[in-house]
Amino acid sequence: MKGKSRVTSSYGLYREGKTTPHIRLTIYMVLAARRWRSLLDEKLRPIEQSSARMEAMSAILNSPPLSPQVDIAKRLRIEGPTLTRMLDSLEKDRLVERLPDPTDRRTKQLRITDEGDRALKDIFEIADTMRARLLHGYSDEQIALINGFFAELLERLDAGLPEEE
Amino acid sequence: MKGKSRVTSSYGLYREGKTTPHIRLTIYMVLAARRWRSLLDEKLRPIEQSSARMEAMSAILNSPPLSPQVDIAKRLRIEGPTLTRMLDSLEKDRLVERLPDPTDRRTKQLRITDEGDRALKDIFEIADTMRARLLHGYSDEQIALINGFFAELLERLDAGLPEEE
DNA sequence: TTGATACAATTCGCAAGCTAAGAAATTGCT
DNA sequence: AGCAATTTCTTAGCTTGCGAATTGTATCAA
Repeated sequence: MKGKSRVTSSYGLYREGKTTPHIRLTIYMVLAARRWRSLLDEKLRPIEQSSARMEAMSAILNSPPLSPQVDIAKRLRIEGPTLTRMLDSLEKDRLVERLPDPTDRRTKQLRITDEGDRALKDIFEIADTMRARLLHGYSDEQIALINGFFAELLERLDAGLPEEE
Repeated sequence: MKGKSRVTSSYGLYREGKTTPHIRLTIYMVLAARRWRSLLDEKLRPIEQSSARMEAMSAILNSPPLSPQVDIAKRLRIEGPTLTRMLDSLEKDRLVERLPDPTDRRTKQLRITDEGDRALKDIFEIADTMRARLLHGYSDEQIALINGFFAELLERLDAGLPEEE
């Protein structure tokens, strides 16, 4: 690693079984998210739900009422087709409704049904318990600090990680 | 929220379009990881690679030589069948080899081939650039702080989020 | 030694992510 | 007005995650 490059080349480091803090951060982030979701899926399976279903319904609930699908997909950072299939499934179970938009016939407005509402309540009860176990012992200030960091990361990622900033 | 419960019920909060720092943390973690991987996949697609392939090969490289599959799966926090299929694909492309273990015929030892080594070099070059853009401006101390937090989270998750600690 | 149990890897099929391509409707330019 | 470009959603098929069940091997207790 000569010259003025500031990019850490992970290749040589991996070969030596070593990593930098920067490399570890992206690895930890991916592993923690994967493990969190798999554990959540495990606990939600007995009530026939999943983390992806929870996320989709939560996004609808958290968005302005009757939001179009494209907004929900953006919020979830998933692509349109992924949401389409998820909504097919949720609608089949009568947890979500797709309503025609009177002003734009391309779009469909999304709404959580009463049954979806009840399902969400059960889901959140399980998720809340797990989240408390995951984060117990951390102060609101510590959590807020991490959140600030994540918010910045997400902003950069949403911008597509441009070269300069 | 009366009584002595310390579990934040996210349900009512979601209904109001509000969230707590604790809730946001798990959401941000999942979204940032998803977006990071999708962006990485996008940049790796031109060289016919992916984040999952990078992770699998990195895990093999970072593990003691000739580690069995079960160790690699644990390190990646994925299940056996997921790794089996990934290795089928990597082996077909001659990037990884499965060798018989002379002392235990159940297991297979994993090795990165020379061709895999060259592929990893190209992959890391792309990943390194993206990681630098993601994290530029953060000091090693700040990154280390976040890493410490993640390490603790991962430890709790690996333990299955037990009730007491 | 044998028989039960545990463990490693695989096969199968489902869930949830993606891209590419296409249909239907809207928007916007001239 | 009309035509091109854009937007929204869907369909089809791939990748990568999962659990359940299977096969083959190792281990351990009697």
